[in-house]
Amino acid sequence: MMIRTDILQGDCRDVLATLADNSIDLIFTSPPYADQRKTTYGGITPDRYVEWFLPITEQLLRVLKPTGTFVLNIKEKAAKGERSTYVLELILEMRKQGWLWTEEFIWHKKNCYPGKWSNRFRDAWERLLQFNKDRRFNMYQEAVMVPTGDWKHKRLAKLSATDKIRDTSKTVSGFGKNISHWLDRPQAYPSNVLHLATECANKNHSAAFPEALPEWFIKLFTQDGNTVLDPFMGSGTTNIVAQRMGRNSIGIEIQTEYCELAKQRLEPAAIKLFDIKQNYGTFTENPLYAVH
Amino acid sequence: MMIRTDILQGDCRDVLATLADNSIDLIFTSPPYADQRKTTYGGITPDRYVEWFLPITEQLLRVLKPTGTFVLNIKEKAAKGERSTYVLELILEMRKQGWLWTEEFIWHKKNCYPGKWSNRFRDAWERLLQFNKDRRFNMYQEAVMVPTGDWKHKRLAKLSATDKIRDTSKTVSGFGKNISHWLDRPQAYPSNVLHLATECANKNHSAAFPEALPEWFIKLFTQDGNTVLDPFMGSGTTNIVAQRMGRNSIGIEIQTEYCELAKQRLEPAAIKLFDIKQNYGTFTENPLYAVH
DNA sequence: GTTCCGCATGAATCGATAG
DNA sequence: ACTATCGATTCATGCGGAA
Repeated sequence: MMIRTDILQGDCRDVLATLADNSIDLIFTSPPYADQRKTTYGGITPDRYVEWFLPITEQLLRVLKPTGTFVLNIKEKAAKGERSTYVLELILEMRKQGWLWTEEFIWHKKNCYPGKWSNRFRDAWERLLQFNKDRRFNMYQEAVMVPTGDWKHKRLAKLSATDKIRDTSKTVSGFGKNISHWLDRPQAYPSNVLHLATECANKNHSAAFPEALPEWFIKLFTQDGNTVLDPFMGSGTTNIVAQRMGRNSIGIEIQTEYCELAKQRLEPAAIKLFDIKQNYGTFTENPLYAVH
Repeated sequence: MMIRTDILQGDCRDVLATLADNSIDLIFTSPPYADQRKTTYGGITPDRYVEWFLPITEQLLRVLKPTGTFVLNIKEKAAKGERSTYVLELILEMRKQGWLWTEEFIWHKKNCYPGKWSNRFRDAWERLLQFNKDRRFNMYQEAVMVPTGDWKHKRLAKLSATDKIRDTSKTVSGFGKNISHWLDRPQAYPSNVLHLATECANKNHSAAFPEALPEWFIKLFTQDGNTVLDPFMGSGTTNIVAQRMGRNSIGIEIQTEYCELAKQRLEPAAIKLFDIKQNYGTFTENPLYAVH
């Protein structure tokens, strides 16, 4: 099967207008948060964030299939002792546009940013807001099943001490590292809490979120040959994962450097794709349990 | 030290009016959720929830000390495929009343009720919204410090295999089970995610939350002799924990049966209090790591 | 081949200082 | 008064090199 991965350079407010109606199965994106990443993006202030974002969500509503899903990764910052309210306001305004606010998943960050302040602790979670166009949307729940805690306790004795120490319950949507450990396991459905580590600067690029995050939602909301869109592509993590999983994808990014980086990261993956598909069928079927 | 625990029967909209201004150090409560517990407060529908709740938060703002904190445990239900938005609207409206929305903690429920629906997974988390009257409020962060992950990796080899399997990082505010494992440990500040088990129905009353939940916030936001208020007392979990920890408390409950139940639960606890204080000093100093 | 240790690095936040 | 910049504080992760 031929997989398309289109990297479109430009402001997503313009580029989205060129996409066809009802053509996308999943939108997964992490827009620049208010007052954050000022060096790479303009740095939208919290009080103007909703006004800036709503024209974009209007386009997203147009290009999404009625059976499709929009997953928005976002977290409001704290300033002067208070959390900003723009995410709350955004949800309310998007509903006025016609979006259904289906669910709020929590990304519980294992390794959140350190810090200590007199009035608050470290922020260890982000929102993954699920929006839909229609109450009837595609959801492939079996694709994200996880090993049960019961199985874990029985089999874990066979693993190395390091594996044991690092292990946590998978029924709360944590993800194991080695596929060999999770074969033929009894499975359970996960919950709406994802317990993942952020990807630090261990590689030569730093992504805003770990690959496991788009991976989980791509498995849950799309099938082979479907199309995934990320209107704030960044270094292309969503598209790379989509390509590996046999999904078409579109990535929109305003910065040319990030577009180049994404293309570099995509090409070797495209070559690997066929090897993986031929030799390790389970990899694409259950990529969360494979070592990347 | 003499600890007062006042159980006040009545509608909190009336009873709160009898409390003095600026007299409460911590308000911790879990109000009836919209469309839940229909018998108690007449079954508040989601669309009228904010309007019903705002007069109560106005009273709470009045009785809270300027240095005090209000922690609201709440989670919106899903109906007709969507999450209700009344919690979001409530936050926005409370800010208009003068509340500061300081933080949103997440209670990640370890063993929530299993379930699966065609369009969503188990809801494994609830909100713990922190509101304050003033940017400068009392917070005793050292009282809730937890073992570091580093300590875990270095020392865990000495523990039994079962202990290893059960262990997870405590700095993301999970709670250990056996205090003996955590003596002389290096400590770190927790995060804003609380990873607690829901309390099983092994007692003859069903509480909305486990004791560890009010316990953590009472430790964090109050000191000995301070006063804790729960305007939706239910079976009195908040007051029982407050009493055990040497805090005065006030519980307001509209149902006489719950008031009676709370009184029954409180009396034996009052007797035990002195035993505990005399014999197990570490219990009150660090009750989260004790088996209840 | 393992295991262990060192080390850099994050969607952070506050208060103080400077323009 | 209001915004912009800076230093101080803090810790899980995973890579690479050493034992």
